[in-house]
Amino acid sequence: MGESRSAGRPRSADKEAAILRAALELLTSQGFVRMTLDQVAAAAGVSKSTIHLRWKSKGNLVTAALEAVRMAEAPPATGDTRTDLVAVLEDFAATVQRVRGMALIGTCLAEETHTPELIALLRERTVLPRRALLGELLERARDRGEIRTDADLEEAVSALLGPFYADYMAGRGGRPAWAEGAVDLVLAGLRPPAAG
Amino acid sequence: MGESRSAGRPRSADKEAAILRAALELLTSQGFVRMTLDQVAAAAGVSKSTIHLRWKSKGNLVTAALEAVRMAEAPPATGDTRTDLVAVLEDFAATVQRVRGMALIGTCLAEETHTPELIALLRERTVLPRRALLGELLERARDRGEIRTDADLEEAVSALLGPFYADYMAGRGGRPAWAEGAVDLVLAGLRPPAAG
Amino acid sequence: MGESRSAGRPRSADKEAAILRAALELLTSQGFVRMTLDQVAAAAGVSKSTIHLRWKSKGNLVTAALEAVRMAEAPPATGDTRTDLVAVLEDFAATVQRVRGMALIGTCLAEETHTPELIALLRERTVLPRRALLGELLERARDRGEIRTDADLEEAVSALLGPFYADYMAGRGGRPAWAEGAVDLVLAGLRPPAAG
Amino acid sequence: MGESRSAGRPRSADKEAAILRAALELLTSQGFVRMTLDQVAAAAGVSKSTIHLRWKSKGNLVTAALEAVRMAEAPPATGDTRTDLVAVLEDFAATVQRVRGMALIGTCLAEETHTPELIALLRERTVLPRRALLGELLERARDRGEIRTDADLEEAVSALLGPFYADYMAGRGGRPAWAEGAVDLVLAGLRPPAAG
DNA sequence: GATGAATGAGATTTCATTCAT
DNA sequence: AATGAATGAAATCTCATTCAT
Repeated sequence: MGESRSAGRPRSADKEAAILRAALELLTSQGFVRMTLDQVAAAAGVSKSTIHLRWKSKGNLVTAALEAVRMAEAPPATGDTRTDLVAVLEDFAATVQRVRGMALIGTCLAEETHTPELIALLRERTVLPRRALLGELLERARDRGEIRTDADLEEAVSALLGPFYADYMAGRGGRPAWAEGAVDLVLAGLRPPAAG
Repeated sequence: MGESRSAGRPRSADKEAAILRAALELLTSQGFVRMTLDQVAAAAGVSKSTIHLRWKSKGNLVTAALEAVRMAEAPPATGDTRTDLVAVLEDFAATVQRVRGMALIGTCLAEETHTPELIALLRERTVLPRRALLGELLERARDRGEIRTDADLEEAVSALLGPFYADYMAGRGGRPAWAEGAVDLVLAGLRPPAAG
Repeated sequence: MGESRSAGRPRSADKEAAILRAALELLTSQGFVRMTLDQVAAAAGVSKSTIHLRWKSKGNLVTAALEAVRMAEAPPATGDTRTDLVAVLEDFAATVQRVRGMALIGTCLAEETHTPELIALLRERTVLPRRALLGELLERARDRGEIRTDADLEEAVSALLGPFYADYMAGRGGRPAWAEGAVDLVLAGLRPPAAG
Repeated sequence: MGESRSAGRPRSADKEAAILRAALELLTSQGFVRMTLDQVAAAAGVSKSTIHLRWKSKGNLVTAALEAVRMAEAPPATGDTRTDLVAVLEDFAATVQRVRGMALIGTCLAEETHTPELIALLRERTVLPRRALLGELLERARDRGEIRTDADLEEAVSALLGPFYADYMAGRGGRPAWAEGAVDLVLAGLRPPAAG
């Protein structure tokens, strides 16, 4: 006795992980409303009740699944501004493509009215960390005098990432060299005035 | 004789318009799957059957509603590149905000697997026309020597529009002066090399 | 003036006939409940309202359609009892097969609770006339001393027609020579006792 | 350990039986298309979903209900051919009357195009077993020399059962002594030629 | 803890019938 | 007379959630 774990059989951590994985996968492929708990249960190899045992509602489950989403490891920095910015942007694009990220983003946007947690989580776990990464690289570049000292770095970050979304909306997603193009434009646009 | 009207009671154009309006409104606020024909019927003040009389399925109705979506009149051009580009971008942002456009875009993205027509229509009716507008302004600027002759104008268009999406994703939607910032960056980044 | 026909455009007799024909056809192929007025209207080349203009309800229409059903012309009698009985039975079987009669009979039986007129009409227009025909032939045979004077002729008629139904129910419909078999059995069974 | 029952709450056998009973009852009284799952659920005292849990569709349910239909125990044989044949026929007629069998048969016939399983099941479960019973009795009679050795026994079975259907179609269903009449006719018709 | 049964609240779609032209 | 529009009342099937074992 004297043990502190709660009584009874402990919940299987494996099942929990399988459920979350299945939920995220289905959230992406089906969207929030189309995704059914039956599908999740079948994909995770558990019963529907097992899901409800851990999360009170479908919304809670999906929120939990999104909480598990995280920006992957940042690509290693080389010290060269252009190279490093391009690397982060390409990693971003590759990730979005790999996990059908635009569908996931779409679902979160579509549900913003009903379940604002979704887009909030996506922001917190993926968007903002990546922006921070880009921001740091730009800050370093500014400190080195590669870009103007009065540049609005947040605005610059949006200028780096934005073309990806705009391309996708135009049906030009996956355009080669988009990252180089974006980085070059931003660096050129923010180049400090030639010293006098 | 000489009758050209078809026989029987004519279809009410009012009802048709009301249905399409209600469908678009609900598509935006609820998303495709959550939106129900009951809601549409109630909002339009018609019976569900009246909807089915005109469109065979929910998908058809939504497609028709999106077909009615159209980029509004372009803002009048002044001839000044910066002013005109900013005007188009601000009109774009205002429209998106007014019709809760990001939710609509989200729905279309989320449904891309099940109903690819949605995002396709959105592209055709709103995204591409606006890109064409921006492209023409940039072309004019290039002809005037305001931007480099070798600039990739499509890429530039994405650079103009992109920050709007990136800001929204970062939770910075509606940032003041975003349009000016985007235009200035692009114009600066594409400025022709100083003649020497 | 002075004319007795009611005022206004007279109803088209062609349309009326086309509707009844289509209704009977669909009643047979779909059954009463599955048959829709839309189908009837389309098949008859008229509008649904034109149907309602003439018959108050679906039941009325179907009843009218069944009223038009009639046993075809009786095959000409040769005077030979066996030959004539067989001819009537084979004509019966051929008719049933031609118009998918068992499906029609099935519908009328199935609807007996809701619309007893259907089976009643079928009886009156097809079953009873044919039975009368067979009855007359048997009567003639009895008068000639070919069958017993105390034979119950109605019972004999059922014995002639019955095997057709029983075969169908057993999945043996269309068995060759069924009519000869039935006639021979009845004639043998009812043969008068050999005179002393 | 050693547990053989499957996990979870066991499916209620009572409910299952009640649903099937209600379905058969309603199939008979309403016909296939008119019968609704709401009616079945209400009559069985379960929710509609409980029905769908067990049978994927209305068609499946009805098929299952018909599969449960079975010819009742055969009446005990006395050894006397006439008595035993009459007993089987009267049991047949009583059963049909008790369960409003002609309506059920009508539904199955009417649905033959859309759901051929129905009439097939009826054949397999009720028609053919009873025919087999009658066939055996006739075979025994033939072996005893009570009927001709060259008699077609299947044809004879149809001659025994057929009058029931023919009577019903003529509106003479339930005619007293129909069974005796049919048996006597068949036995007389098939009597072996007097030995010389 | 885990499972499968059971359910109530819809959602889409169909259809006989009534209205307006 | 004839047509097409409009409708109300279902009917089948789905799904998140709760119960019983």
